Amino acid sequence: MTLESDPSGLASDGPPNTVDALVQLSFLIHRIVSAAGAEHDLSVIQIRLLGILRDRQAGMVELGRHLGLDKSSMTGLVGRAEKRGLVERTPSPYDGRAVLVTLTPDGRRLAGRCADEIGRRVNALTDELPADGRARLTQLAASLLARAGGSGTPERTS
Amino acid sequence: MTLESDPSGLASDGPPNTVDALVQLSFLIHRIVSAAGAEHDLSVIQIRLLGILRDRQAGMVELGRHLGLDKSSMTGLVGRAEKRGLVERTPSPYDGRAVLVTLTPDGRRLAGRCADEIGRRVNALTDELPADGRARLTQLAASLLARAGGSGTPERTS
DNA sequence: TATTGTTATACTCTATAACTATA
DNA sequence: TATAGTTATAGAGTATAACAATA
Repeated sequence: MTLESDPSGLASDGPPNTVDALVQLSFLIHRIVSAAGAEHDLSVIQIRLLGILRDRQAGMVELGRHLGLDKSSMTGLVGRAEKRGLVERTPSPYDGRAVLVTLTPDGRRLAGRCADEIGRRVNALTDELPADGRARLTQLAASLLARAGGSGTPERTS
Repeated sequence: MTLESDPSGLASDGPPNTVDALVQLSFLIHRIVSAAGAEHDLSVIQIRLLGILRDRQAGMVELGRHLGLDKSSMTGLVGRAEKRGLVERTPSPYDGRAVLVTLTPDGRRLAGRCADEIGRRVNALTDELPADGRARLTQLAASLLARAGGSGTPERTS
């Protein structure tokens, strides 16, 4: 996505239904994340990759599971990040077939800066909500995430 | 995205902050939309294209503005949809340079079925929220959309 | 045999630059 | 000159299938 003006829609008139509101909100947030990443030449999927690696090392298959991608897709994704010096592949000491992907110091710095930028932009969006509205929104979102994700991978964005 | 199990993250422990909750929720909804579209061989961007065209005709530049894409990207996007018989290009009667992109009956049917599928899946996610929580969520999302989008393009998803 | 990872291949999606045709 | 659209080109991101090496 290349972010522009238009966004949302649906906001213009009347009380929207829940589905539209959530889908449009998801597009809006996606644009925000994409634009924040673009400042550092990071795509959304690269942001997510770095975000996962902030808290753990992982092999290619595991990363693919977290991101919902085939292992063959991971090869290119990790390869491009590695070429930029953001991550490293090291042979796993436990499994001769496996590789451990790790954030480099540069990658960690960039992930942090990008997360900060996302935080700034999302906060700018929400900071005019009344405090209780904001808290309620957070709580409702968390409740949907719990319902869907349950077990999920913490994937830091802030 | 190829949807899988993992999703969300962040849901697992503690009271998350607003930024994480919104970003993770946006990823979750994105996965849902993507999975719903995949049932009809539609990508998220194709879903959005059809969604816009349900309510209007538009030229390539205008569509690009709505979707945040360059006009040159639109050529391929619309071309692929046209090849599948989902949209049509007709020369604009008002402007010899311009083209009007229109949904075909097949495209309209598919857009409808896809929107239904999205609705089912998002509703399945939210239907265990208490009624007032659901209403509040909708209202809060709409308020963020209004703040960000203002003018925006209604882009139907349901 | 099953799993980890890569390669080969093909397709979608996207942007930039250069171009045509019309306004 | 400016705008609408396409083409050429390049690159990211994705999947499937086939493969090698290890478990």
